[in-house]
Amino acid sequence: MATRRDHLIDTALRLFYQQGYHATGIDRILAESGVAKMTLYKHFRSKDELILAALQLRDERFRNWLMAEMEAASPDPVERLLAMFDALEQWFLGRAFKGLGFSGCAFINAASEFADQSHPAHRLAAEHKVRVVEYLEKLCREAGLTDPRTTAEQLALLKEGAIATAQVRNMPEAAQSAKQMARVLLAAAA
Amino acid sequence: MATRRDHLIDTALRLFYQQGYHATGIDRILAESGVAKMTLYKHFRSKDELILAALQLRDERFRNWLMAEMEAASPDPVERLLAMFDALEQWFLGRAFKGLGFSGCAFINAASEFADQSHPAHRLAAEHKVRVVEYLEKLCREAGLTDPRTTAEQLALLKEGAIATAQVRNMPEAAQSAKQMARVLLAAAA
DNA sequence: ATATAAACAGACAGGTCTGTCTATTTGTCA
DNA sequence: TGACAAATAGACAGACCTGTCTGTTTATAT
Repeated sequence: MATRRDHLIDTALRLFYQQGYHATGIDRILAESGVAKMTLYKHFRSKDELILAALQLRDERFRNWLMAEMEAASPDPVERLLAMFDALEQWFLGRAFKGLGFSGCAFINAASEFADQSHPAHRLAAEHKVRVVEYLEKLCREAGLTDPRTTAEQLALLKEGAIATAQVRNMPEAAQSAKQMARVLLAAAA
Repeated sequence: MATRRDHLIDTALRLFYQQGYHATGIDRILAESGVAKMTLYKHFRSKDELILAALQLRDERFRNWLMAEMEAASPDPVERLLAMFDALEQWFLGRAFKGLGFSGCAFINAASEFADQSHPAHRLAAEHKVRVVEYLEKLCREAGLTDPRTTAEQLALLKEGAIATAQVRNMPEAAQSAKQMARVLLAAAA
């Protein structure tokens, strides 16, 4: 086990993701992690700071996972872009993050619970999405597309649509639907 | 003014939408609506029932608004489908629902806060999304598309992606980005 | 072994939450 | 005017919330 602090963030991330940020109480996190309350408040000033730490961990883990999946699929940038949707499908089916299941996107959820655009959690969510689209843009540029920025934004929008559809309607097949659309768009953008 | 009950639901919908379901307390709804607590519990068994009533109202208002916008745009079914994204843009800019602003999709938000698929609020959210896609499918069929079901699902996915992008990243222009993608897909589906 | 830091359990304060109750006022209709 | 229904204010219970505090135990490191 890593440090007490890491264990706390890990448990918090799991519960916040599965149950929501407001719906998850500090006491529950402490009970499930086996950490004392004073230890929490030694490492974090408040519950909000713990939420931010959990989101930062999620950003790191999610992007590392996604990039690894895409890069393992093929050396070709276009194939890598399309592989994103296969990775999403695995995620939707609960096969991506051990012990987490699929409860939508932690960042869409955060932006929804912390609606104010200037709330730190909402800003973290926006930053996460920007980082993902920047990675997609890099691949679009490697693929020699004429407008990598626009195509990356399109693919990112497809990703968000697939996530929301999979979560609300319980439709993991949204990933392949989005992949099919991505194929058409990539063909048109070549 | 309509009945006390309607006024209560209307205020609840506004606060739930702007601040979230868990984050909004009963007392706040009562204070802003000027209704007594016992009146609430005469009409609804619990806060959860009030949430469901608010979501039902939202479903009705949102679909009526969307269909009216699309049908006012043109008599042509394909044009109507494309007009959905112009309507979304107005919504994202806060010009659609008087006094509400834009805080994402009330149903995506609900599905996120009530993650359990069997929770009544989550089910209502899924039903809302299905009703929208059924309307899109009707238009796709009127347009004589070869696979109206698939195209309707694709357009619905674009809609969800635009909503999530507009909310998390504060990017109302996601609507036009999605419209451009819809054009390509509709051309390929003719 | 001993000093120092970290984590522990658990009580506590002060606030908020939902939901219930009583007693009073308002509104409506005949 | 008088009767009946609806809505009112406000107190209350019981649970939960975040965050603080005290005193004790456990690790670590020299």
